[in-house]
Amino acid sequence: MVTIKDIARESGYSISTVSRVLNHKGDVSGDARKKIEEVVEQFHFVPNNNAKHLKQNNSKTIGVLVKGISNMLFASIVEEIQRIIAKTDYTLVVSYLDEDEDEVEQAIVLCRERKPLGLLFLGGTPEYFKKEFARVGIPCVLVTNLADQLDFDNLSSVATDDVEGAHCAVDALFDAGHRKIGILGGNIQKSYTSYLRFCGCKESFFAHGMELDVEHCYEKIHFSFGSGYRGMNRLIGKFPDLTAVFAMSDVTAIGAVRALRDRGYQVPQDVSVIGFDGTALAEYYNPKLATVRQQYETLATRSIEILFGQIELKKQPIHEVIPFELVGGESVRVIGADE
Amino acid sequence: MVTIKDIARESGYSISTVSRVLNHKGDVSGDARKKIEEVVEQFHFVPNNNAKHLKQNNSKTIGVLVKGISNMLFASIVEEIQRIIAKTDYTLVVSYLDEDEDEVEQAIVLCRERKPLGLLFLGGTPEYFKKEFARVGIPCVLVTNLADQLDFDNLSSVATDDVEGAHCAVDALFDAGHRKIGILGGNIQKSYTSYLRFCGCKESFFAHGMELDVEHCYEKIHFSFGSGYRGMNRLIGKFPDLTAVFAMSDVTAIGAVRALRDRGYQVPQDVSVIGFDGTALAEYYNPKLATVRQQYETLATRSIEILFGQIELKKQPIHEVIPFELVGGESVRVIGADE
DNA sequence: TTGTAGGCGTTATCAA
DNA sequence: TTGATAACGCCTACAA
Repeated sequence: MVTIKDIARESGYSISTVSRVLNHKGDVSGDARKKIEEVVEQFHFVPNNNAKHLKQNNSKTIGVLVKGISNMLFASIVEEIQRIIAKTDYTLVVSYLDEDEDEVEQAIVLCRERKPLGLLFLGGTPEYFKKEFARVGIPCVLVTNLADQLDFDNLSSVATDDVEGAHCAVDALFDAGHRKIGILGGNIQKSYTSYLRFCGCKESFFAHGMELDVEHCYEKIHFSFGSGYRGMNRLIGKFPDLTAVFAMSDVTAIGAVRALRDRGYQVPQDVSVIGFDGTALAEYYNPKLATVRQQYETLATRSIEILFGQIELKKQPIHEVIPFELVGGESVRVIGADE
Repeated sequence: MVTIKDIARESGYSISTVSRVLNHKGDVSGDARKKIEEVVEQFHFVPNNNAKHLKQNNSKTIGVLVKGISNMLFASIVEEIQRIIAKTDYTLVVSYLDEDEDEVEQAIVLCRERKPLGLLFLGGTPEYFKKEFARVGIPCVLVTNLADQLDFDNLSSVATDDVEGAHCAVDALFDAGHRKIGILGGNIQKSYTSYLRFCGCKESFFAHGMELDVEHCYEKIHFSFGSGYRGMNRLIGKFPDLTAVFAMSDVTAIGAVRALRDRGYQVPQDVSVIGFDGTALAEYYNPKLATVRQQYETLATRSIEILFGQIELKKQPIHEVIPFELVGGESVRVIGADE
């Protein structure tokens, strides 16, 4: 393996000079730079980041911890973040973890190893934050979940109002004349997001003079096509006369639509479906999926603005709610409006 | 930051002893182990991987380089690989890179830093391999692209037969009675996969006594919903009387279907569409998308088997073709079969 | 402008 | 069963 030492020996200069040209530091003569770059090229030298990061203590780095590798909303946000950071002199390091892994633990590891100036959490479990977040000493923003009841002086948050969003989605079903509404959502004990959206559902039911009977109306699913499909089958099994379904994510909704069609129901003629997230999927699906669109561009932009506010201007943490948009789509039928 | 030194001081033992219990090496007294584990717990000590990897030269690690973060087929393969590796005592390190980045360069960095015993490439550009792959000294498998014309003695490959798959897809359209067939595919100069699938198309046209007129029938797209949508619009603009389309990926196909519907065409009544890959998307779409299904489970299983064959049994590289399946779906109309 | 030398946190070799 | 100590490859005062 070729190291900086080899380059030094081969080029006739010292290790420090080589290091200087590698890191584009000043104070190097043109001759030295040229010669060293030649040798680097010739020997295909690639610096060892382990050694580099072990030594370096201030890297202009922002870390992003993404929970759930196949979450299309997060993918869109990450892309957006990448685009923004590319214009600055910061470096982005993105680290993906599974749904059930501890993001705070990962954050601590990331901090040890890369010494980032700030951290962005895409998705997160309040429980994990309560447990260990105090040990993360740098500015952080929790994106997609509100952290206002988590009282840390280095943690901001930017999120869509899940309660209001779900409320609005279910309202849309009520407004279209539906009364027998089923819900497909996550485990409200474990997924805080699911819990909030569930609360929104309850509110909407209540506002329409109804009570949400969990046993009857709610079916627990994971956020995937297959789980939406199976969940919908279970739901219609126990609630056969439902006329509308709110699914807590677009993928789930699409799984549900497929299940309905496979059972001979038309969407939206027989059963209406509304989703959540507003990813490209919803727009390209057939029928176009009604959904609650999270503004991923704004989520991305604001998280970074807030993070930089904390890092560079030493601002206090903010907890910001980003408006959602109800997207009509073609998957909800207005009862009584058939001509 | 708490380091192994702090643990040593705090526990009253030496650095080496601490290191031993951290790495579960033998030759440590129960007392020492217990005391040290206590202190580690109390101080929330987390080892620094930079230091660890800098020092260590043999890690039972397999590296996976995934090209294209939002490629659903690759996501499925990675999941499968993860499942398989979890059962062994190897560790997996997955590294995602953009479509246009140099995977071989990344591989070299990965090798320096993690010293993996083997590498899996999900997707790859032959050009990059020709340029620098000689410098990667460990067993590798290129998954999803055949590397039989790349003559390296440490590079195997496992792939679906892209030529045959595309041939088959277009055959399916011809067999259904279509003659005016458009194609949505990648840049055949840059994407080798697209090139191969393009060749398959040409073969099928030829076998049916026709010539593929690129100017007229082929439209260049990226593999995304939006690009499929726009590509379809361009294609129908210059080829308005087409009756069928082969899209080189499922996402492209779905974008195309949406474009067709937005222009008032029914799928499959007016225009038939067939995709490629056979991801969950195709199965849940409306209409169910006809597609060429790549057996991602087999691709995953065989790549690992072959990699382990090279690593542990010092076997010679293999270039293996995995059969595909033509999936009927509901998006292709048989001309003349309307009752 | 360039070079010397010390140290980042860890593992591993060798004595004790 | 333990403990010094020398690396690993790189960066960076500090000296020259």
